[in-house]
Amino acid sequence: MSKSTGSTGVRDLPVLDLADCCAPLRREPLDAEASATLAEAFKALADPVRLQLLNLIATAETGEACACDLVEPVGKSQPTVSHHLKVLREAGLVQSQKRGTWVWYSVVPSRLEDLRRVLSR
Amino acid sequence: MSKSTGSTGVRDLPVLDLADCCAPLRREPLDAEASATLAEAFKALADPVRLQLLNLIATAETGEACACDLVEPVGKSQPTVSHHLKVLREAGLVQSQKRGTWVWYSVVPSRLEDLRRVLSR
DNA sequence: CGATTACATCGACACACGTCAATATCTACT
DNA sequence: AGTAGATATTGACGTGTGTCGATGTAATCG
Repeated sequence: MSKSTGSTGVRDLPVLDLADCCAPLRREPLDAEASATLAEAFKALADPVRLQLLNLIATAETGEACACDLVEPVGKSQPTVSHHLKVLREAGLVQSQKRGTWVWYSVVPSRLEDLRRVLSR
Repeated sequence: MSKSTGSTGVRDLPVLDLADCCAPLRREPLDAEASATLAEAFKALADPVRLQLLNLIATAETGEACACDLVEPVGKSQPTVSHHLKVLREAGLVQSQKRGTWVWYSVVPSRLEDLRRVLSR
């Protein structure tokens, strides 16, 4: 089961791959399987609403953002925002933690670094 | 006209944006328009075949690859490969140059750097 | 000129994806 | 318990996208 809810209550990433697929694109050959895995990660970034959400979460002063504060800024319905947050979470780009009534989202920096490394020389 | 064919015969990028939208995601706020532009760029990377093509072109010893050598490795039909190369080109990630019978593709490093910077801290 | 090869474009199809209204689930509070 | 608020899930709908066969276009060669 990927979305573990441990003692901390943090729902985290499926942890599919880390440095597995992620050699720099311009360095080493990329087989079909690795390219599929990588494409999944970039798909999560390939939507304007998700980029806005990621931006809102990442620029939050405390490092995390309440889901309740993410609906209005992006101008989409609550289910749509919830859907996009799920995509970001399953891509390992963000983490979510339920505290009481609210769910707090924070970015997973290592994941962004992985993708950054893929694009490096 | 975006795809200029100048004296060099190089078909290059639509040049939509460069450092326009591209402040680090975790630094500055991202408006709707910028997020749409950025999403377009990531969409080009969000496909396994395109990642393989980009990889094949980038890892070519001379820095450029003939389209004729890209069909067999990815295991797709010639029209499909041609389509994906077009997407990469219109995203500004690769350049193409027709020399005689063949078309040669090369990566546009600055474009990858732009995306890399967006993901930086 | 006619034939051949390389690449792009077109048309069609199946499937994936973004979106929302309605509903379910869970928590807090009275 | 009952109500209210926050979030997730479901179901449906329209649009976008990857794929291929067929065809078009351009360049080379005999």
